[in-house]
Amino acid sequence: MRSNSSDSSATAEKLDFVRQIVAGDVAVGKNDGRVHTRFPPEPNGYLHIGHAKSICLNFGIASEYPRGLCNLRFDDTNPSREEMEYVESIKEDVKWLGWDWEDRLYFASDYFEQLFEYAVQLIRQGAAYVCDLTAEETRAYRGTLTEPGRESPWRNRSAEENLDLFQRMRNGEFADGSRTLRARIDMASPNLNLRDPVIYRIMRASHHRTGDAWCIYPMYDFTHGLCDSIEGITHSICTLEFEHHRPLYDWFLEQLGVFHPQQIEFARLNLTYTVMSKRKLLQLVRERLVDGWSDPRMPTLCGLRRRGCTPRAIRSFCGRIGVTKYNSMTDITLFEHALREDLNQCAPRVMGVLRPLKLVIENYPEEQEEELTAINNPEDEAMGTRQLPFCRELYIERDDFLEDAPKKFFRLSPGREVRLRYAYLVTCTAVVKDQAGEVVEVRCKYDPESRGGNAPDGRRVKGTIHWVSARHAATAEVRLYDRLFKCEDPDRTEPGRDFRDNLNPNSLEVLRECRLEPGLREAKAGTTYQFERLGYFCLDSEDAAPDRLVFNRTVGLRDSWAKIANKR
RNA sequence: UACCCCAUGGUGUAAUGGUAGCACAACAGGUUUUGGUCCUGUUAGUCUUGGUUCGAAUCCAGGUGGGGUAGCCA
Repeated sequence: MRSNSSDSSATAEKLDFVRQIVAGDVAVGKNDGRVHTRFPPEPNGYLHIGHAKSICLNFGIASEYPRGLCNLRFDDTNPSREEMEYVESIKEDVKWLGWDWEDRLYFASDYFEQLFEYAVQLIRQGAAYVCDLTAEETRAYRGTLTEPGRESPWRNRSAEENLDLFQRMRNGEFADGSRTLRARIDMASPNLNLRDPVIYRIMRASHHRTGDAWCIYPMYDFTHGLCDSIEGITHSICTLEFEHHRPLYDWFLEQLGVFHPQQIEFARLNLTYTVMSKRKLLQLVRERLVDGWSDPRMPTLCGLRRRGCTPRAIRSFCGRIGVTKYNSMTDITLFEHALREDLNQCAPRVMGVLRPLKLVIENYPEEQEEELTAINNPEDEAMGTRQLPFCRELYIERDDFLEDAPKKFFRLSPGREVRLRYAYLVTCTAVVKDQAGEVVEVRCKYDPESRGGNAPDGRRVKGTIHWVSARHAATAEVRLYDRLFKCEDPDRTEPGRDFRDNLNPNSLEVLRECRLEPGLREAKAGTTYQFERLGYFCLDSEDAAPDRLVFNRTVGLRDSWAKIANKR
């Protein structure tokens, strides 16, 4: 197993508890020293950042051992809610994250025949029986959290009768839901999972892979461990809610005497200012509270991708959050940090003006144009330079001009001098206002000796602002995304309200008259750019067209001026 | 009011019987042609009560708090 990057998360010294278990097993030669994990999604929804944690754990651990392997296996035992569309999107997302299952793509449905044989074996051993109770009756017989259950009247059928009935279930002789195959364990167990759990149900639903070949489908608990066993999985890593299922996981493997992988549970990822449950994400999509699964505000991998997040940043994040059994809430700022850290390293720098304010250089000749050299990435000299057109009329950011500026405001203001990045020093000489008193134009004079931005006499100019040539600029729509929810824990609500009441009404701001440096007309999809002094942006993969520039803000730059300004 | 799991600065995580460390966040300063990056510093923690021990975040017992479990879902 290989990651196609070198940033594998685990360091040699500090292993999380899962990696410690794996390392300990390898050290004592358990499983002949093999390390084999799997990522087992159900194809009934889109992957999100929480899945990325699991993916990076499973594929990551495998990648840390010379002969380590990780399978991609779809847990497709419930045809009523699974679809091929999800299979494809999940494969795409895992690949995008940078992991490779090589030739080990599996489906639980690949094993249906073998699973059936295992069930037959259990019946022969007296460890499973066909039960005629209805769903409601089964529930009633199960008991409650505080009271033991009662044994089904069908619990003591002979193996012969059970075998016959189970075969006839498969043959389609019985109605949906009329019978089940159940494990014969202990109706009084304090662990409800052990109260004779259902292992096969009758369900006439067309399966996305097996079609109508089956009308009985195995349940998760029975299927999962046996699939792990068949594939020779050594460490079956899953989330905490399966902890109570482990005794059952072990029970099936012991009853059948097959290879016994070890199930290890860890805490799933929770992030502030978002929700992670499939149900809630689906609700946001269905109720059109977001623009589909790939809405850049969604924590889905397709949403993060569309937003401009890099797989490297996501992997780096997954490497820092740790793996424990503690039910934590990770601060979204840690993700934003990982994102900025990666983007700072790789994002090409460009200039773009989001809220344009015209700036006219009065002493710059009307017809004159020139090209100025700009650095593409100060963090990476190999990325080279580019030429920027410059002329008499420019656009600057509205926020970079203030008529009555406080002392600590280092930008443009009447009488003050600033540097136009990579261009010239300019001094504001006048402003033009409309009838409403709004500043609509700034007038300046420039110092012709300061080409490139350096003062000939060495005078200090504190402020540097970005700009674009009015004559050459490309017009674009820019979508400023913010956190989807307005509070850290959207699920924490007053009675009678739910997470939807905590949606951030300002999570999207659309700016339609942005002006970008001309080179951005050829912006590449899949590249995230840094708009200098503003943040990271990428071309929208769904709404941009050759004649229509649409950019999404991935994340803003840290903004210490905003902090100062907010304090005032 | 059953059973299971968990508890270290604001957040996330190390320390596996021997100096409580790292990252994020926050705050302060330095460098800077991005108020970015980078660098330096500051604030701040072992849930509680007992016990074992020369020594406890770590082991034991009780308490408190949080999470999970009653699908023919996964």
